[in-house]
Amino acid sequence: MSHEYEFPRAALTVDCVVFGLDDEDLKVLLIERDLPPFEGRWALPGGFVRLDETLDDAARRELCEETGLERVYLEQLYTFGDLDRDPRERVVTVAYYALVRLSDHRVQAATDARQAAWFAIDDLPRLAFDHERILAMAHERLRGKVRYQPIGFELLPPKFALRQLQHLYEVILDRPLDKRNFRKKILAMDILVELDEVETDVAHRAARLYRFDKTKYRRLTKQGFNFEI
Amino acid sequence: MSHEYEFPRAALTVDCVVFGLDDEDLKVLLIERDLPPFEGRWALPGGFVRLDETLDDAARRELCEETGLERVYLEQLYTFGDLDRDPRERVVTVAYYALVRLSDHRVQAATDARQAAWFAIDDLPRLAFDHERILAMAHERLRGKVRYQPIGFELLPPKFALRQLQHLYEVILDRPLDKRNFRKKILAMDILVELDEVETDVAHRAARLYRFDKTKYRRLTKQGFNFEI
DNA sequence: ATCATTAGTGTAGTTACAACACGAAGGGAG
DNA sequence: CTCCCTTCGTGTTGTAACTACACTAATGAT
Repeated sequence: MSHEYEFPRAALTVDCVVFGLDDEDLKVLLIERDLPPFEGRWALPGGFVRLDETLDDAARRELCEETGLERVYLEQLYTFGDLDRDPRERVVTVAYYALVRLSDHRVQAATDARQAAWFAIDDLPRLAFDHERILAMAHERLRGKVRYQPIGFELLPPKFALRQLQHLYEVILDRPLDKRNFRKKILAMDILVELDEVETDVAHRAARLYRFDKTKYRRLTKQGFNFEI
Repeated sequence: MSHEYEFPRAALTVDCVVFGLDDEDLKVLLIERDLPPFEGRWALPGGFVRLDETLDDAARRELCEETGLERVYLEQLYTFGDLDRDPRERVVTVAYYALVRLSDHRVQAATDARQAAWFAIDDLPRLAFDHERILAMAHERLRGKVRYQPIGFELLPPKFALRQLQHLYEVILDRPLDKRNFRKKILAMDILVELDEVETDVAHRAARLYRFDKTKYRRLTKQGFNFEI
């Protein structure tokens, strides 16, 4: 079945920059393309938007199809519409970025992808299309956003030690933070709940675990509270 | 001539939220639609993206065609792709916001528009499509952005008094600012040049005029300087 | 028992911020 | 010319927030 229009139309796609965090680095999820163009190259997961789904839905669907990830934090980033982004024809892509807990999710390649894999953000392969530009913008946005909104929790397990949280900020902001000042500040925000649990399986003194309290956070947000780190 | 595709495609448009500032209010430029759907309703200027122009180019072209505005500050806002935005068919729109000096630009209606007019931001008519939502997001973005980036100068004439600048911040942030503190802060940023001129045609003591120094601003930006108000 | 590693805590100096009032300049009205 | 009205332009002080910084306690590994 074919579809006719009076004027030519651009193809519309979504692409996702998926960030994850492990004990060392900030990582990004890429897929190896199994189809031309750029067959064999690494690229951001993504694909065509269908007419019966919103842009957000399309992003979630493609992410699930190509990497198996579901229920992640997802936010629109920017729309890229340069004329020569895709060698085949005019393609406009709505880019998203996602934050996932690496521990939670097992990643698997699927549709249109030979494999999916995590790459450290400062050790990336060459990417297909203009995906390097998209990824750079996503990284910048994450750095900017994490400073005044506590979205970083999306990258941590539900229960975490303050050291892990500090490490997250240090990795994303790419600068060291003072332990005592960091603790003071983050605890003063009153968005963490101290749990009656400590870390296990660590070869040293175990740290107290905390969880992020979304309810408190939302209440404070409404009061115009400032979460700057 | 008609165009055929294997899969159905959404139509792609751009819409612009144009902000202007006069002596009282923050204003928005709207056009009265001359065609269905929503004929006779006020709407954001915008239209279809052609295949031989980037999204930014499309936004500038539509803005010029429908309102006569050229060479304005323009920045992508967000892309809206809900299923029922347009009663005719699936239309995805890339929204932009623009800042213009009201004094500089004479506005005139043109293509597809009966007329173009400025509306105070808190005295708006009902709008076509989901344009109220787009406008609300643009307003929020402007408020957020003006606090840490000196984009507000785009709304002022090239030479301005500090009172005008303060008034701009007060209107956008919707709260009064202390005159002395404001002056101290903005002058300490070292992005303004004091001119050897004063206001004319005012019925009271004339204020010293300043201009924004883009070069200084860019130099400081590279040094990671903070422009928070 | 000792060692290695990380947890957890307080203070003092410095800087940034908010609050606040008045004399001087200049145009307009009489 | 004088008076009046409006806006310009300027400093200080108390308070809150930020930075820099070092040691003891806990725990697992050897």
